[in-house]
Amino acid sequence: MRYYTRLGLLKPAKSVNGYKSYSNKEVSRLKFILSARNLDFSVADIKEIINESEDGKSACPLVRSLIKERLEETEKQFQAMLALRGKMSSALSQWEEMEDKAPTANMVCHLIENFEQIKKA
Amino acid sequence: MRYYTRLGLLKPAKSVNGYKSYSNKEVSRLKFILSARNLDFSVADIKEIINESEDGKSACPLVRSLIKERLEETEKQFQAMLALRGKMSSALSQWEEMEDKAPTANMVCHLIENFEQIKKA
DNA sequence: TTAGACCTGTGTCTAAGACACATGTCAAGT
DNA sequence: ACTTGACATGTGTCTTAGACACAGGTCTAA
Repeated sequence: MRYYTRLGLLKPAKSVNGYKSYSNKEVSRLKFILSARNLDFSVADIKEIINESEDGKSACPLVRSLIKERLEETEKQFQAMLALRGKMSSALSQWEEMEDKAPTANMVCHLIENFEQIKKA
Repeated sequence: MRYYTRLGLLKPAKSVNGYKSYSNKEVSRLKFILSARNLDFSVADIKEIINESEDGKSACPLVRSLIKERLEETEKQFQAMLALRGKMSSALSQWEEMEDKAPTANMVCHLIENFEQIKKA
């Protein structure tokens, strides 16, 4: 992707004509980036990881700690989506059985305005 | 929020001094917007719904059809997150037991580069 | 030689706000 | 009356991770 090149994650050497030349290194780096993106590392994370490894250090500890963070975030979002999904499907089924109403000065749509999640006791 | 005002969803009358005056209508409209956002309607959806209701029509059919769409999207994202979560936690536990390795010319971090999701048979 | 197919970097767009900023206005204290 | 500090205003920029477009350069085949 040109995007990664723009960010400086890839630095392809230009051949004489101006076209990019993709060395083995660039190719494997791109693969690395894509693998990392697949695991939900952010581009900033990846930058950090690459920097670490360019200093000759092992990036593994950093990688472990980052995945822990990202996993927690994902878990939170997952729970949020779970709740949202429940709320939405509850709304959908409620609304199927409610009649239409015309809007009023203070109400755009009663379906939404009067929707209350049925609490799970 | 000033954001909604910027988008023209709220049109508060300015009082003489330049401060906004929030009529009942504006207040209830803001509440409507927030309720709709809670149900994962996009701001564009909300705009559409409001337009419909400003024409005097009942927005209910539109609302029902939109929530259906949004719910399907949410379901997809939910499944994606479920898979992602599994992948990430699998990576995490795998990596806990693997040793650090220094980077090489073609490898940034072997944890990521060699990670393969264990397929569920 | 030239047409068409490819490549280049760069600029703008996305969603839903968050944050900052210069300016404007108010109430209270001196 | 004047000033200070606390709020309000609209507007501009920033965020993510790219997608798309565009003007221009370069290659290959006819």
